[in-house]
Amino acid sequence: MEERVKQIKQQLSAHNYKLTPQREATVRVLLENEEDHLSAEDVYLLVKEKAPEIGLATVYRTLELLSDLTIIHKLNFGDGVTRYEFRAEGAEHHHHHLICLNCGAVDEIIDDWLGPIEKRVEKEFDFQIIDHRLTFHGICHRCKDQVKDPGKLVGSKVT
Amino acid sequence: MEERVKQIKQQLSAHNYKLTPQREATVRVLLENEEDHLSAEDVYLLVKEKAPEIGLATVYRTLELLSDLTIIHKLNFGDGVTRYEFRAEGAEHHHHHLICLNCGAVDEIIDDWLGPIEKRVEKEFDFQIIDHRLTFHGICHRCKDQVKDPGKLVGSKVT
DNA sequence: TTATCATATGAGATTTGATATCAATTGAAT
DNA sequence: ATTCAATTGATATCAAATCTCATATGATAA
Ligand SMILES: [Zn+2]
Ligand SMILES: [Zn+2]
Ligand SMILES: [Zn+2]
Ligand SMILES: [Zn+2]
Repeated sequence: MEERVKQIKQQLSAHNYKLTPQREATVRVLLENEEDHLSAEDVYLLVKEKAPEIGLATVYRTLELLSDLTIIHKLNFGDGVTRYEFRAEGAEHHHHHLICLNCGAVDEIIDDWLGPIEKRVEKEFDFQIIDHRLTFHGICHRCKDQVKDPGKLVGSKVT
Repeated sequence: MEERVKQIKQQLSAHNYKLTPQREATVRVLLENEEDHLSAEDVYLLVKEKAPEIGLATVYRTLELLSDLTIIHKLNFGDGVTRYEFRAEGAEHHHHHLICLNCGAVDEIIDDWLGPIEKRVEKEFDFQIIDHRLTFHGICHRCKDQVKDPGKLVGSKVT
């Protein structure tokens, strides 16, 4: 933890940014909830618990800054709010997500399974891939028993 | 064209909805721009050209309705606006998109290349897939010559 | 035709996520 | 201590989307 805060501090100063108390509080919240996919509002509420004087705008600015430096990653699951998570260190691409349409849980596929498909895209479409996004929407293993008609769940969801 | 309007009219009445003039105008705009990925605002402006009296709320309501009936598909490319496109007839899953980070063009991979990966997801994660979203972000073949440092393009983009 | 009634519509208000503005504060470097 | 740019917090603003509600429409029955 202290380790990673220090590392982030270095990444910031390498770009002439300081790790202010507000930024540090925000970073710590992100680290403490690394397994989740928090929205800006989520982060704001959690940061306020330890640093009540912080403003919402500062949280947004900090998230944007960490995003610019590719320390964290902005995600959009189509539910109207941007979410944030740490980038796996050294990971070139983003991992994949499994979103349950019944309970909303977000599980992850850490490995990158798209290698062969990316090769094909670059070749057949002459398209130079920088990043990708792969999300599966469906019923998670925890919900599979209580959902009878999955077809009803798709409807007007944004994908 | 008339063919497809009639077909949609039937799909609507099968669910006790009428193809009102406003809905028909909206459907025709979607059909006439099938190759694009229009936002609600785009649709609104185009519909207004032929039916100036239409209200924005009606366009939103119509798009939502067509979405509910899975006649069209709601898309989210992370740029803050929801986009709409016709669902390929009979297509269970949605096709894939190539989004150019330089010019914003959206190209399509019509075939579904995810079959093997989906099998793996269902097996390894016990996750029942209903739909998926696969988007590649990068440099399209039209832009590849004018972009020198693609790394700079990723930054804080939402994915 | 006229009355009835559920459905659909348009204008505008409201909500919500996110960004911009700007005066005040901080803090590093003289 | 002085300076000066970076940062912050409160608030205004913006845009997308939804909600409200009075009115309009259109099918049906008398
Ligand atoms: Zn679930
Ligand atoms: Zn994730
Ligand atoms: Zn391009
Ligand atoms: Zn498409």
